[in-house]
Amino acid sequence: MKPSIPKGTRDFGPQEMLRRKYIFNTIEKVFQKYGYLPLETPAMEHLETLTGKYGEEGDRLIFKVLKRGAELERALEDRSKGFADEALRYDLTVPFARYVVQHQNELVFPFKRYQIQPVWRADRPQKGRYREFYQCDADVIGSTSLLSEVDLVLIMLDVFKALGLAFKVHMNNRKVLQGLGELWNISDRIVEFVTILDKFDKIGLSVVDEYRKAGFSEDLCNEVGHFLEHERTESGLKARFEAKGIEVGLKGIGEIRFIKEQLRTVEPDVDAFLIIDIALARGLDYYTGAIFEVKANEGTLQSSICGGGRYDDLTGVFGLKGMSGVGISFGADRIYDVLLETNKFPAELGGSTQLLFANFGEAEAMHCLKLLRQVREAGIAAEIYPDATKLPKQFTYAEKKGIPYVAIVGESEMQQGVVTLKRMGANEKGTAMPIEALIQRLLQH
RNA sequence: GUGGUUGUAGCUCAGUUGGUUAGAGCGUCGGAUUGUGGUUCCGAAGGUCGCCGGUUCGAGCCCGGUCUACCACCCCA
Repeated sequence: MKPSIPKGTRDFGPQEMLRRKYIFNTIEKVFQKYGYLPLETPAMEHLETLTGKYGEEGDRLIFKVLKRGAELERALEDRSKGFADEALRYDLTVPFARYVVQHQNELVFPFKRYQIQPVWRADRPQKGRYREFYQCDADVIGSTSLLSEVDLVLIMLDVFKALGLAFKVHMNNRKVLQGLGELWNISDRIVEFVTILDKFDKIGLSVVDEYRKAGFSEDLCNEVGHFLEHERTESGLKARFEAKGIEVGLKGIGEIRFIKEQLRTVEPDVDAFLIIDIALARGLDYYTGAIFEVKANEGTLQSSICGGGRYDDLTGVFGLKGMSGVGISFGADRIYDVLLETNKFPAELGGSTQLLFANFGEAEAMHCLKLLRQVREAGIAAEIYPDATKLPKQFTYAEKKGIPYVAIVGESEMQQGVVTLKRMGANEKGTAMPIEALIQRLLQH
C-alpha cells in the first residue's frame, strides 16, 4: 500500500520542526513574561462539551469520534442516540473553560494560563487552512478588567516584534454590534446581520446588496449603506448611540476607547498597528466584549494569524456563573507559512550539531569517543560519523547537516595527542590543537 | 458542506491529431581522487504517467468515478 496521511494533515521534517519550535518558543517566552502558566488538556472531549459553543457552522466542523463496541451496536439499532460520543477539540478556549469549572476549587483567580496544542477542524483544506493545526492560546478568566485586553494586545506586539513580522490588529466589540442591532431595530436578526457585516472588508459596499437579498427592509439597507460609506467610525457611531440612548453600544465604544488609550501610554504609536474596525464580527458564538483579529502586513496570506476576544459567560454552561474571560490565540501554522514566504526565519536556529568527528576506523573511533564525551560535557552538541568511509563523504554529510566544524583525528593526531579542527565553508586544511583548546574555541563561538 | 482547477522520476517540468522501448534539468548514488567536501568530467540507479474502471486493435493523452493539493463560497488560526 502507498503510504499517505489524511487530508489537511502534515508531517514535519527536522528542518520544519526547528522552525516550528522557534515560533512556539518565541510565543511561549512572551506568554511567560506576562505571567501566564502552562496547561494541557486531552485531544478528545465529550461531544456535548464542545457542541453549541461555536455557532451552527462551527458545530458542523467538529471532528466526531465514533462510538466503540457495544455502544456502537446499540447506536446502530437506535439511531436517535447518535453515533459519536467524543470529539477532537475544535479550539483551546472551550476545553479551558471546562477545565476551569472542573477544577475551580484548586485554582487561584484570576486564573491566567497559556496552552500550545493542536486542534482539529473538519474544514475543507486550502492554503493556510489545515484540518490539524496548532493554536497558541493565552487566556485570563475570573476578571472583567480591561487591563487584560491591554496586556493581550501587548503580547501580540511582543510576539510579532520578536518574529520580525509586520502586522495589524483589528479590534471591535460585540457590544457595539449589539448596539447596532438596537439602533436599527434588528436585534432579533442580529447574528444574520453581523455575519453579513463581517464581509465588509472583503466586498465593501456590496454588503448592502447582501442585506437586500437577505430580506432586510429598503430603509434599513439605505441607512446601513450610508453609514458604512460616510460614518463608519467609532465617533460616528457614538453620536448615533447617544442620540438614541443605546447603552450597550456606548459601553462597547467606551471599552474600545479605554483599551486604546491605555495602550497609548505604553506604545505612543498605537495607531500604527491597532485599527478600530466596527465591521469586524468573528463567528465564534461565545464572544461578548472586545474581539481581535490579526493579519500579517506582508506576504500573500489574507486570513488571520491571531484572533481572540472576551467571553462573559463561557463557564456558565458548565455550571459556574459570573466568570468573565478573555483570550487570544496565535495560529502557529499560518505564522510559519508567512515567515517562510517572506524569508523571515533566522539562518541559525540551533538544535543542530556543532562538531563532527570524522571516522578513520575502529582504533581512531574508540579514541574519539573519549574526546566526544569531553566536548559534550562542555555543552557542545557533537557527533561522530558512524562509518569509516572516505573523508569527502563525511565532509558532505557535515555540509548537508549544517555542521560548522569537523574534527579530524587520525593516526598522527592520536600519537601527538591533538585534534585537527577544520571549519566548514573555509578553504583550509584545518589546524591541530589539543582538545581543551578546541573546546575553548567552540565555546567562544 | 457547494462549485471549480490540478496530478508524469526525490524536485521543477517536456511529452506532437491516441501509435513501437515515456524524456530533460536539478538532486541522489558510484568512479576520476586509499587523510580534506562544495567546481569539473565520466557512469548508474530511479516511473504500476495519483488511484480504479471504461472506450479503442492500441491510452500518459479520450470518457466516468475516486483521492490529493490548490481556488471561490462558507468559516476561521
